[in-house]
Amino acid sequence: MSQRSTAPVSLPVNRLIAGLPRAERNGVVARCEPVELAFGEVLCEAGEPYRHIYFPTTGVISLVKNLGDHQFLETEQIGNEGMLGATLILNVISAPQRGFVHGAGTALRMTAAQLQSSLRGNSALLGMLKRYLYVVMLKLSQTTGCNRFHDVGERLARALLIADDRTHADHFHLTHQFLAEMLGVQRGAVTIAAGLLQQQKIIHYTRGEITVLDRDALELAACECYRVIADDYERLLP
Amino acid sequence: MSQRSTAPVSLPVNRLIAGLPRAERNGVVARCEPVELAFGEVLCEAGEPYRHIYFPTTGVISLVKNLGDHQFLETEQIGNEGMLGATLILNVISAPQRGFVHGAGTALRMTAAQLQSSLRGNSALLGMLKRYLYVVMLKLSQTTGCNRFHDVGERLARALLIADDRTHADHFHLTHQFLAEMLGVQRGAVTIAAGLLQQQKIIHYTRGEITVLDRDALELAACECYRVIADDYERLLP
DNA sequence: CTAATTCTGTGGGTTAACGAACAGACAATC
DNA sequence: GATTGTCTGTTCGTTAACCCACAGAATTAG
Repeated sequence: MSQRSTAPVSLPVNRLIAGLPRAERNGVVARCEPVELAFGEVLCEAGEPYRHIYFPTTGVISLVKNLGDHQFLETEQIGNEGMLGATLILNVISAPQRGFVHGAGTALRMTAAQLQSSLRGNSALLGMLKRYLYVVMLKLSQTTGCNRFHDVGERLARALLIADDRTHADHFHLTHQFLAEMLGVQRGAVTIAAGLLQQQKIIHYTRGEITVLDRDALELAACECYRVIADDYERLLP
Repeated sequence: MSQRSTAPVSLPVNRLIAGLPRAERNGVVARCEPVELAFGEVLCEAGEPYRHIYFPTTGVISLVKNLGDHQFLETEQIGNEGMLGATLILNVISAPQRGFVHGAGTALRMTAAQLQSSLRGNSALLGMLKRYLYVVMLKLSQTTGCNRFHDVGERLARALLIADDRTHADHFHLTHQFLAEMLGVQRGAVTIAAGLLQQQKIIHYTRGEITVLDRDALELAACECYRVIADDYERLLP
């Protein structure tokens, strides 16, 4: 069984920032503005310049790719382990995808210009963002294969694990409909897959309120992609 | 109808290098060593440091992701529009995936250390590689959705267009088996999809020798992902 | 020339997921 | 308390692709 639910609750900090040396960390935090993220709020639009970049502390941001014909697919989920706007270090000012708040909470934010000035003379921050961007790339290519080869059940379990990680709680709000859109499958398929997980007492849910009962079993039900990506992250951003 | 087959053959140069200002370009080329790429040669292995980085001129390199259980999936194809090893600008010395030669030809190569020294004082090169890396990320997230939503026929057509671009010839060698592995589908599915394209006189093939007869029709048969990615490239790396 | 190998065509049975619809259960609102 | 909206369970026909297997054709090797 996982220890997480009994361990002390981690402080609402962003791990990328927390990993910086104290002096540089203070410099970054000083430039940031704490904000509330409201569910559904759109933080960036595909192809448009970032208004702000965000370091979530308790909120969760979803990046979704528009594939025409009203089809959307979540390509990335950003919690306190990451940031929105890392591609700015590639000198590209526009966002690659739409990003919206999918779990309400808090974040630190700054403008693109403030990030640029934070990066000057802060090589630790730049190094951190470079490694983070590399992890994002690894994640994208893993997901490419995951979407191709793994079935709805495995991918649902993986999505729930990620949600669990991001929200730092074994309980969160996600309807079948919402999960279906994240995974790019139809709602009925999620109902069936989630029903199986519930039968096995791995999760419990009613009307969007999902509780993870047995995290280890959930990891077994998920495809290996979850572990691969989690390991990549730990390896490159310890 | 496409003009490409009647237009003058483009010189065997790498477009990333060709896009640099003359002085910086000469500096980069001076550090490079021209090499032949032999079919099947493995140029980098997932997780291991790059021995060299490559700027293909006429050769084509394939990046494949291992998804366990002997399942592989091509995540990227690199021709003279790109390079192998761009992630080095993120200070990560190991390659994210296996890379092997999939179309024999020529390339310019240098060691990782030589690239680092080329980058010092060559801001045009760094800027170019940053934009290239951004395009690669866009491509990965597009492919994520493509693998999820588009059928074998569309994805086959897209793969053929890419092969056509990369080889700069309307004729190249790819067996059904090989295409199946690239697309992550079974061989029979490729035979059926390719047979349809041949019936429509869009392509012609015998025993792996594929000729594109009607490139415009091939674009119509492909999913929009081909065009989206081609446009991203042109927009960011003109 | 013969044998072996590679490439392609094709078959049939199986499965996961689609698309679309409907009904019941619960929640919110007034 | 009645109405409306949301969430979930379930159905049924359809489809794309799977898995596996075999056969013919073309090419290469002995």
